[in-house]
Amino acid sequence: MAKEDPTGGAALEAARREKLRKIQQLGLDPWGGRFDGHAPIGQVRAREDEITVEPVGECETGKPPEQSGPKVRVAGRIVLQRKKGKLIFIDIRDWTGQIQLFIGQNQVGPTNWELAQCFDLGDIIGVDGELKRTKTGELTIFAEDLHFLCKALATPPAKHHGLADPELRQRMRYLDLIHGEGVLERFLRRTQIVQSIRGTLAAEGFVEVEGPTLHAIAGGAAARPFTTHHNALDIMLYLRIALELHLKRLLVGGIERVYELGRVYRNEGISPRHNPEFTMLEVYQAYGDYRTMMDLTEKIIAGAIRATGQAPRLAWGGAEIDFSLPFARKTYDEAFAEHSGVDPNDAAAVAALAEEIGLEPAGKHPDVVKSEVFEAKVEDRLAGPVFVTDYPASICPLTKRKAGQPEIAERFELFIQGMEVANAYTELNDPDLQEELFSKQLAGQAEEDSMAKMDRDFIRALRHGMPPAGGLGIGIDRLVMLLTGSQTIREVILFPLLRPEISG
RNA sequence: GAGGAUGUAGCUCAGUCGGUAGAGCAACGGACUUUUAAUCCGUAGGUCUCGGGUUCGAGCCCCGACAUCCUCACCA
Repeated sequence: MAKEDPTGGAALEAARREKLRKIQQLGLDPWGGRFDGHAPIGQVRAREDEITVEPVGECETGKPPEQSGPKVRVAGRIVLQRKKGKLIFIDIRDWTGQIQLFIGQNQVGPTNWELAQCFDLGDIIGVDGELKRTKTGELTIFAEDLHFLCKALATPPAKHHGLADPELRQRMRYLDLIHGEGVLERFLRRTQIVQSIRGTLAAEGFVEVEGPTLHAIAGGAAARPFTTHHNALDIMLYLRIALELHLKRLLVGGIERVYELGRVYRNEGISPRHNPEFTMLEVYQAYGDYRTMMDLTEKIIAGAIRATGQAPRLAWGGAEIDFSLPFARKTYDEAFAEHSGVDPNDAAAVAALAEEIGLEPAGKHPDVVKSEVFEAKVEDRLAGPVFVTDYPASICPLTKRKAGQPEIAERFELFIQGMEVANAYTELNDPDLQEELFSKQLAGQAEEDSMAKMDRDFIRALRHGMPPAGGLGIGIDRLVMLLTGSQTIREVILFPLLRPEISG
């Protein structure tokens, strides 16, 4: 509804639309088009040493020394504008950097000068000019020709503050990327990390596959799934909560080194460390075991740190994490004793501690109680990086038991800053034992916490023989958090889940 | 799901004791050909998140709703 007097944002937009009209009157397209031959601003800045200063005489007062520099062409978004009479200084930015433009009325000619009057913050322009320095030494493109590439109708956020409201930053991530300090760099670094992981795995001979995201049975982890429906088949389906069971089918099928790096979905709470959809890496290696996976985990993480050009000691939220190899290793019982102060094999003492910290141990399997105490008392204190090994077998239904110690599972979890970053098993390949474990839910365990979901097809696959194997899962978002100094998962996910905006 | 905090101009934020809504940036008009968050003069811009209530009078107090953030729970 238009008001009689344009007010607020409407007035700002009206001013921009008026300039858009003027651009059209100049015979130019305010929405631009193909623009060839421009160089990334970062590369242009690197040509600074090509500028030559004429050594002729003293410079006259007020006049810069005669220089000549390379002719360059760039394109970018206007982020700052300083008008000074018949002269305009503009800072434009692309995804490699930012540079100043010098636009003088006498230097660019009447049409370009008219065009420059129509520039607003946020517009995208192209420039031809000569790379030189101003009197104050600022590297600057002295414009000779201007090209209009896109009008911004909406006003960008305050030029030096960017967006402060975390909701707006996530909802309008495009603005956050333009104006947020280090935001674009952080997401590009995420890409570097993911590329590095793929490179490490390729170098080790693994192949990447794409499993189904729609599952008839949501298996492979203990989590509540999202449900959906297929119309033609009229069946209920789940969005996958893990990659595990299909990758293991591929081990049966002879893909001996296989991984998937993709999205999984869990219908659970949202927190600084949880988003309902997140990126998971799962890797399976035939004829390996959990120790093989430990070495691989170290290679993957060390490679990712190298790829981001960082040293192995990283600052994170006031702490320093030392990623130097090898990472520390502790057994589950050692970590338990150290941080809870209770003997992990003394079930009564563990139960007493559970009672003390408000858990309700009565009627629960002792290993469930132990696991709950571990999560409550121990995990947060594992600054790491530390591999915690040898978990109670009863809480690991997809894991092979230790030879001669059936109560211990060949499993490790990698903890860093209290976060579980990786989880690996020597994979269980005994179909009879797997079937038994699928059907057994431990006493006191909530249904959604249990992996007791029978996947008959998976059992059938195991009956055809899955080679002994090591399997590894890495939470990519959390790893990226640690390698980018991000305290919340929302800083490393481009579009985290938000409630839909109420439409007015 | 529970508790706490927040919501004011396009953006960033003030707003005292309940008494006519404020600043900076952005915008508009003017001056300025080497500025660096340019400067200077002037103008305009508001459903104070929404809905009730108390009051002569509410941005402010009370109740409710919505959204976001934090902590906890669930989880990786």
